[in-house]
Amino acid sequence: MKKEYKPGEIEPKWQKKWEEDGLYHAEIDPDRPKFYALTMLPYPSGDMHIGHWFAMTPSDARARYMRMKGYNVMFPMGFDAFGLPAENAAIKNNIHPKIWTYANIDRMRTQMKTMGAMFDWRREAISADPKYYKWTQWYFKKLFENDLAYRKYSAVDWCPHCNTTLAREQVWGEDKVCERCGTPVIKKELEQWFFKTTNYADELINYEGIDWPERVKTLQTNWIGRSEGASVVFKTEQGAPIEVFTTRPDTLWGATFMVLAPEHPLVDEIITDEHRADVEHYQHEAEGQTEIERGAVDKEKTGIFTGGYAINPVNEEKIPIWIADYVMMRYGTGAIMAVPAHDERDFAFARKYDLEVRVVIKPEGVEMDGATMEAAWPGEGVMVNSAQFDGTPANNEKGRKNPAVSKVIDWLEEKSLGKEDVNYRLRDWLISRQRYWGAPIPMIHCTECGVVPVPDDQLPIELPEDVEWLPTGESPLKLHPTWKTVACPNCDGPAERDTDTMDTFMCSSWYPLRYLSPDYDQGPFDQEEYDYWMPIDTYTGGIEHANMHLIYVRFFHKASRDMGIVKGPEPMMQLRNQGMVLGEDSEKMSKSRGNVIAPDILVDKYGADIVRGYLMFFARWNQGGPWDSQGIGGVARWIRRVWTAITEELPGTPEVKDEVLKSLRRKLHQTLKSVTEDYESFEFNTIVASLMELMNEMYKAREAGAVGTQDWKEAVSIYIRMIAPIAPHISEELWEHIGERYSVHHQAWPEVDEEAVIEEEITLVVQVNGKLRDRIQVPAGFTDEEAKAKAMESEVIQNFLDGKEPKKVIVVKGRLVNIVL
RNA sequence: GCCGAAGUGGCGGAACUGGCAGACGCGUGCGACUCAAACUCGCAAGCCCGUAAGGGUGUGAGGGUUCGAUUCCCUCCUUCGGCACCA
Repeated sequence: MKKEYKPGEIEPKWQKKWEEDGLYHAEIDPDRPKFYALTMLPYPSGDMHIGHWFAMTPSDARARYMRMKGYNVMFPMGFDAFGLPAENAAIKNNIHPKIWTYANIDRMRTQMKTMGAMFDWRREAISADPKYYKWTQWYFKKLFENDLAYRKYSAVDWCPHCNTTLAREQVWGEDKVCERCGTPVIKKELEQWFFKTTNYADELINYEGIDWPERVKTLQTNWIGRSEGASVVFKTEQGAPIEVFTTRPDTLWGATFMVLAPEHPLVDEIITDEHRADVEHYQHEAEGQTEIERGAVDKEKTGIFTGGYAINPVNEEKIPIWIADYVMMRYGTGAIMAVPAHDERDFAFARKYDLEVRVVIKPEGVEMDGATMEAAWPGEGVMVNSAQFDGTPANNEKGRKNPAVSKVIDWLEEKSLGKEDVNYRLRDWLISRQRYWGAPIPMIHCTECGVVPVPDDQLPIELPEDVEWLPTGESPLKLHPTWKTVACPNCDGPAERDTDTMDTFMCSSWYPLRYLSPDYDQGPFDQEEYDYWMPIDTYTGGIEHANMHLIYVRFFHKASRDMGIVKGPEPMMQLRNQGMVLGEDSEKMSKSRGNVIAPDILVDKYGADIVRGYLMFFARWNQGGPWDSQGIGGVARWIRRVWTAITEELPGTPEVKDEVLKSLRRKLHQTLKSVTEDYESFEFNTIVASLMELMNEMYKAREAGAVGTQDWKEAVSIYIRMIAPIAPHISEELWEHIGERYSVHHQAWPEVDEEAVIEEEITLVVQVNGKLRDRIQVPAGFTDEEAKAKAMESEVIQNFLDGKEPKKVIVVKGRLVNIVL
């Protein structure tokens, strides 16, 4: 009797049953260890993409594995539903962002259900839902009340295409382009809301206790960019202080001029009348440049003398003050001491404008003259021309690890000329967005009282639905006739709402907490759920978020901890990144290239189990790679073979031999062992490979008459359980077929029989001078002496020996004998 | 320029802690089944020489350590990712 494998029938059947039975509901159970498995929530762009499947199905398989290992697993799913594409669709197709977004969510949820993942849909959270963003707004207020949110007027990054400001993290690359649309950003002077991420800079570069990929930690550390050094206060001739930050206080005696950023507030004070016109002209030019022009590294340095002088505090020397666009207002204090002998940039500048170059660090055995040297010397040496510090060695270490730096800092502090200091590349997080489809910032601007938070009982501040978009791109919230007009909660006078919305990264910074209790209305989450489920045990997602979401989410957790809302140092204990699925042409999939692979079509053709299996098999998960539509046939063949081996009877097989059963059982437990290890280490491609290998063995055993034996039954039972996380539907069907009780997904992960794993006979490799010459079958437990003797006996080896006596014989237990002549 | 990751058959990739390189799969070739094709099944295969037995060679390149290196060390090349006048 032949029963065909019909994924199109069994998959919907089991999905329906699982849903009816609430098989994947995650409930608090104090008697079982919990496991919070999380994968990054998608943006509801319209259709499920093969990339979503690649991210989600291995994560699902791992969550299922953890469940079989005895953990009470929660694996929730939701939607990061605010954001620009909805608004762009609104403008283009005249459809409201809310309607567009929710239609997409419905569609994607349906598509996702065909995946057969163990998502607990009762915990679904949608960030654009007022019952969700009420708490996003509540968090904003909390940060404001705790002095972690502030409003500042400054030059910010503006995307002219998206018509909104961006956070520093959302401006990418050398060309300074918008992360979303690739348009070069421009600078705009605006008053905007910021979160004080820089307060946590030091904590954010500490990854103690969390198992995150080195790659992500490096990216974050570089992004945060901590530099150790000193701040030193110079004075103008008139006595006004100019603070500078330097990583090389040991070169203070070599400072021959100062440079201020063109927009430095002190410039106006120090220019002499004689230079005023020129300086102002220069300032004006620098201002007119885009960030890209000004930031170009290979650009020739330009600057202009202000006419003013500063006094170097270490030696009371009078040095000229210049302004130059190579000094940036946004880093440090916007002013530097220039040490041309030991800094490349200062050197280039000094040579161009004929300024003094004075050597203060002399490398060993090299004569160096400031007037003639051809390049700056940033390396190690001994301090010279530096008064009492002459002779102090300076090495290549940073900060206090450099004895010269350390000694000078101590002295500066003693003399109150400066202090040890640290600077970061990280900027505070700009969260205001001049867009409609986001969570409104819950603040009111009152002419009398200033900025006033919206009282809690008035949250959420809902988005008005009757809005219109103008071609100017201005936010509909600003243009709405009544929405922004309110009474001040403080004085009841006329006031206006903040018409900006929050960066959607704000919504996704706390979403794991909303899954705990998506309908809870007494707070962002139910404390009882929090205490049981948090922290997140495994988080998976793409590496592209290393410097955005993954920094924000850690900042958010640490700030929330300090505000008494959450506990513990980190929100996510383990992080793993998947790679990207590329098109068959090895290019990034995109509609315009026409290389997009649609999961729906694959599911129709092969069924979800095969698609899942192939996604786990076709590439290393953490690397991804180009799609190969031929390759899926191999996985399809494997799954159908599994089906056939278990459901089909094989008439007329010989009587089975003991060795067949024994080696079947050995292979079974060896496979179980390696599959278990690979689930632990996220090596999904080798899980499938070793399961294929075992199936090949099982086929042979089947033909050798193994079916019906106890060993065969054990193999089938364990096999079904091993594929359950990868192929949840076929495994459920086969589990039922062999007469076991529903559900395979309630079964415990099988135990490895270590005895069965051991090989009885091993292949001894015999080498002569490190080259493979022979292989001998020997019983396991062979002693080294016996192995050596046996190897020497071999005819092949005797030929190679040619009567000579070996110099040395190396025996590696149970593996090889190497005869050295 | 700085920081990081990676280079293994025609392709995706495997190889535990220094011990049989190329598991598993795709593709390819040959064969079985079939009137035929598809499906399915079996066999072969890194490259070079050889009808074969066999030999040589081989994990980006060069060198080193070692009885033995894809694995450890040094130098270099290539590709990808991040940062970039960061003081």
